[in-house]
Amino acid sequence: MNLCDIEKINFAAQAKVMKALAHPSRLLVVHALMDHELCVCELRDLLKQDISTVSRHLSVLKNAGLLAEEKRGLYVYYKLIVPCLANFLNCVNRMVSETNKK
Amino acid sequence: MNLCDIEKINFAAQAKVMKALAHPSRLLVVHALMDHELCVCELRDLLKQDISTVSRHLSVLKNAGLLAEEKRGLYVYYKLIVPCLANFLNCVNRMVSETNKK
DNA sequence: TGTATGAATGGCAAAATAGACAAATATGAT
DNA sequence: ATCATATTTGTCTATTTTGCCATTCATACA
Repeated sequence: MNLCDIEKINFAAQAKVMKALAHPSRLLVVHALMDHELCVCELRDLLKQDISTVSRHLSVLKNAGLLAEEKRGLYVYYKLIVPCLANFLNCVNRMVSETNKK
Repeated sequence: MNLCDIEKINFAAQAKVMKALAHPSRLLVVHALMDHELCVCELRDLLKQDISTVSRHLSVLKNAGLLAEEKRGLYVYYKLIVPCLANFLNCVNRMVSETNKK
């Protein structure tokens, strides 16, 4: 990739995605949603935080284009819509494990 | 991946890595370093920011385990040490491009 | 030794983020 | 219509991050 290409990339938009992933609670959400969709209240139980806080985390992820929501009855279900996330998170995880070993 | 696995993952450490990538200037640095190592002053020219700011960005990336530095003479050269970054950043880039199209 | 250059660090002010509570909204059940 | 539950949003405070300036540190060279 040359500098010309680099300049075309919207780094602010990319940073928004990374920023959405840059929080332990939101990473936990993403991992949990890799298996199957979950509603906000299930995620609240997982995060053990105020539901308003959970809702805000979810809106950050949704706003970054990582999640989709679907309302069914009283519940709002969130699911992951970026499949290539898994590979990278595994890579990061391996990296972190390596670093911690030393 | 089940919940038992999830609990074993060090989300704080992973978040640190993501946080390091969660800034336009640092993303630009990472992209630039995909080709070859660069010294701080070259990166300053690229970012067009105060060298102290650039140095801080680099220390964030280094501290997250993404970069290595090597001092040669007056110059400090930084290089990328996490090859799997490229795949993910391309994925994010495609994602962002898709989103902007709509 | 003194000087010049590259880079890192201390400290500060502005901006962004996180988390909680209260209030508002939406939906389903009685 | 009323009530209960799920979720979102407004608002506030505390914390973190960013970016710059000034200073310090490190290295090369005269």
